Amino acid sequence: MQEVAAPNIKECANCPIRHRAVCARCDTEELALLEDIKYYRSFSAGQTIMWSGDRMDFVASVVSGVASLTQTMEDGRTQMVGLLLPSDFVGRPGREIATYTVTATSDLVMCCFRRKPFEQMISSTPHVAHRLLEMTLDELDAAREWMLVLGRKTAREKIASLLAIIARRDAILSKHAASNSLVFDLPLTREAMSDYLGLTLETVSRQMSALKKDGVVVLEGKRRIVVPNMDRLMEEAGDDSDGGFLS
Amino acid sequence: MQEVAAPNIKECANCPIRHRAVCARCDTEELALLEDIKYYRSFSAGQTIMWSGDRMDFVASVVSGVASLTQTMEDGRTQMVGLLLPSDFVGRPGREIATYTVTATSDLVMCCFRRKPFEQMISSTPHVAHRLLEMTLDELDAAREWMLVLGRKTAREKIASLLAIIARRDAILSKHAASNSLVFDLPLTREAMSDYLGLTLETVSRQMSALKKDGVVVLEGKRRIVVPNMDRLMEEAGDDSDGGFLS
DNA sequence: CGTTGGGTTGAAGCTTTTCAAGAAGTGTGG
DNA sequence: CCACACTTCTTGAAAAGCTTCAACCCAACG
Repeated sequence: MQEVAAPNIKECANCPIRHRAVCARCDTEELALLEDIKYYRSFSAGQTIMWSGDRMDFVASVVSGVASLTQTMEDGRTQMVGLLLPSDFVGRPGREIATYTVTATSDLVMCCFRRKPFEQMISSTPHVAHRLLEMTLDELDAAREWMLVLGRKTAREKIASLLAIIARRDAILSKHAASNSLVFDLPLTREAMSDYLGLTLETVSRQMSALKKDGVVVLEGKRRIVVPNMDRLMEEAGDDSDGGFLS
Repeated sequence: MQEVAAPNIKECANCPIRHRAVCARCDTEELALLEDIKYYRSFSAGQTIMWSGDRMDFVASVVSGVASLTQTMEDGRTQMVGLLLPSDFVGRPGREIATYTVTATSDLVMCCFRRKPFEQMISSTPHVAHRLLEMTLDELDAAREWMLVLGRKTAREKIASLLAIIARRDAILSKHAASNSLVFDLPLTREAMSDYLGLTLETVSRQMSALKKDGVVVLEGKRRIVVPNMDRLMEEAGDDSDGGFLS
């Protein structure tokens, strides 16, 4: 459980998330300001990046890998409240103390900004503030979508919804767009899935088996998923089929 | 189901939500700009303000009353994804089509801004944009808190959580702060509560009765709630007792 | 004074959880 | 290179919690 060495990225210009992250709208000059206050950190799968209640001296963008935000009750029940993919933003300007526990779900690289100077940039450069507003509104929409999943969907629909979300993101990143079938690796353990879905890990396992038995997905090993028919998966998720799957 | 007459507010200076809403940070000059693009609308309890998928020509602040955002699946299952109280903001700058159905849960007054000019203000006046970012971040926190409720709490804890949230807001607004006991009116029907909590209305009713039987709350009629001991209610909600109840 | 909308309560049924055992894959040291 | 431990995942059986279906209450209102 120790931090692994920083990766070989330095220049914002070459950054894989340059055009989707909080810096997306920055011009050359603003980017130079960000370069001054940024540094990279890497984490290995399973590592906790920050505990709820910790002092937080930075905010950050996910560069590669997957991280999760979780909340835990005293008796140990935990709920994932955010799944952070490349370009997603972590931390809240103006807040010193972390509200959620942040965990690296896979190996992870983050681009961190020292908090104080970043907060100043929020005030002084409208491009950063505006992009952050846009991203926060997107996250709020995602959270609300997830509230429907948590509150009203069956276990089977929940699993299908999660797989659909991950498949969709993967399709966007790797541009398999043309085909109706997809292959991807689950970046989550069964336990992480259960924490996301408000289920037990046994129920997750059972429903995964059921979807496999019914031919909705094919499992190659425990982590690799093949979706032969995306429309079918969307149907199982209870969404109106294809609801803008590549938008 | 028709719109009732607009109320007798005109001046931002006298507005009850002047210091909490999206306009909170505006100076006199900015306020004058807002006055130009604003108009009031009133709705009666139960009225739908906007359907998911409708074209949306305004954004708005709740001035008084309670509204809700809901999502509905094709088969009719519905989940409330937002409870909008006075000063809360409705609508998304940059979005033409409503994502959620907005309903007046009680009689309601809204301060509406024409969307296009409001979007221009977002770009041109940092005070509005900054306040909107802050409010959106708060809403995101609230949504995540609610994800824990939906995903991991029992029916009894869900009810207690909802009552605690409403009690807390009421305490802030009406400044009963000193006392540990509280009285308030539920602004929600049993059905609205069930939509919020991801339960059936029968379960809501049963758990309300159970909390009453156990002395956690006293019901005066169907809507008026007395909470003799706020700490007790927080315990029932499964939160660490009093987690900053008046912050 | 009957109708209507909101609320309560009961009984049966179904989904998900809980508890428990075991299988499959991964890594370590002898 | 195999044995052993360890983690992750799967599956079964029983139990719990919530939903479903149904009946009924009550206050408001035309």
